[in-house]
Amino acid sequence: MEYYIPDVTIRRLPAYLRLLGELEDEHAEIVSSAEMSRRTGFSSEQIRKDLAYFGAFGTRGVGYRVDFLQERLRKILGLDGLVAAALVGAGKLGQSLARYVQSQHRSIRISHIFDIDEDLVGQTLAGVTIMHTREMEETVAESGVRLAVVAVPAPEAQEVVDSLARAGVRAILNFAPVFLKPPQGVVMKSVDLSSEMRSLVYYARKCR
Amino acid sequence: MEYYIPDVTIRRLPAYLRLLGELEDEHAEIVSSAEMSRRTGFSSEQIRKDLAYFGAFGTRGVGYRVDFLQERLRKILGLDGLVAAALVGAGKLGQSLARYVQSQHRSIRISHIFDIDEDLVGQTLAGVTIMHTREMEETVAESGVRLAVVAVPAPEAQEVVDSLARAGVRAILNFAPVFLKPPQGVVMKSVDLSSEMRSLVYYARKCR
DNA sequence: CACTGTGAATAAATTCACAGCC
DNA sequence: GGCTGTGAATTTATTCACAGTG
Repeated sequence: MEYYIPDVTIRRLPAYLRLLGELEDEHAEIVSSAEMSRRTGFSSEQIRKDLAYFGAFGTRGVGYRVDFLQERLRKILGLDGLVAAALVGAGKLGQSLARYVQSQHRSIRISHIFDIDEDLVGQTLAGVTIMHTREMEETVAESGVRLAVVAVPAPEAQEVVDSLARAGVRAILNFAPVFLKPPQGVVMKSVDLSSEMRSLVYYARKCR
Repeated sequence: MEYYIPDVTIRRLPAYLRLLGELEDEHAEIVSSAEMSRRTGFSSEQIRKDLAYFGAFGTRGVGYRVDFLQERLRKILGLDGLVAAALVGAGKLGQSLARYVQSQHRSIRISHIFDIDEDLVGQTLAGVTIMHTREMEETVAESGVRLAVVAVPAPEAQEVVDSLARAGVRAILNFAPVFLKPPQGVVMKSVDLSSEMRSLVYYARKCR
């Protein structure tokens, strides 16, 4: 058991969890780090090292029990119970995200949706009634939600993020294509398809 | 000018380009690495080092010319002309992606869309007529497209990626939540919202 | 003088290599 | 014998610190 675990390790855990799901479907009971390496593309040493941060989960000479490792990783990530998440922005992207999260994640639930557009307020999206953004800070603070997805236009994003931080949110997945100052104590991950596409153009054009 | 440029550097270039766009809108003519650092969150040394891989673009004691640096970065990334990209998978996600790319990127154009569903073939999406996936390999090879976006169900993704590689595609943005073996000579970047969300749950729950 | 460009120093991440154990 | 867990070695990335220059 370690104190500080590097972010690169945390970001690989969901991949391991996905693999364990596949292995479970195949009724595999035991898996070695070599097999996990073959299937994920990560090196076996890296996988062993990542897992060892949290304890000794495997059996020397044998491997890792699929069900046990799955359970431990779920617990480590906080996916063993039900996690509530707020969604801010119910435009086209927000709507897609709401439906996607609700359908794909057994343990993550969109509990609140906020938008600044009065026409959207009161409508239902993915089983949740859209509220006005002005109610966000108080509502989120009261409900104790710690995770949020931001899908608002770029100019509004910083304000939304700051407000979410004041409401007690600890982690934010941001889709606004803008540079945001992460508030103190908040972990933020931005997803920007434009940037991903653009960096790939570099490789697409490179002659080899 | 360097031979090999690390991927971390390439992936930061689109962020610099975005900032330069903002600066252009503000009619800034010159920008220093310190100012760029303040606005992007990357350290100024890192920015200078990244840019210096490609040559000496700045003026000592002054800074970088916004328009010149923008032009150079566009050129380096390959965004100075028009880049064609193929989209495979015209389901819900594919449709959103097609519209998004066509509307957001001046220099990236979706030139071909493929799907395996006969009902979709012949329909128009974002100004492009959907073709059947069976025509993909030949069509892509003939057209010389080097960049592709894959938005097909997980079980089909590896086959699609391999086929694209044979057709000469060099860079792929993959949305299928599955482990893929990158074919020889192809740079692949996978976007998986589930994994992003799940790793954030870890931080949302952590007490600090 | 202010800011770039860059070697040198440091920190972080990965890989090696093997002891320890089932 | 085979595979985990882990220090040591290596590689990669970042930061420092300053010489060079308009």
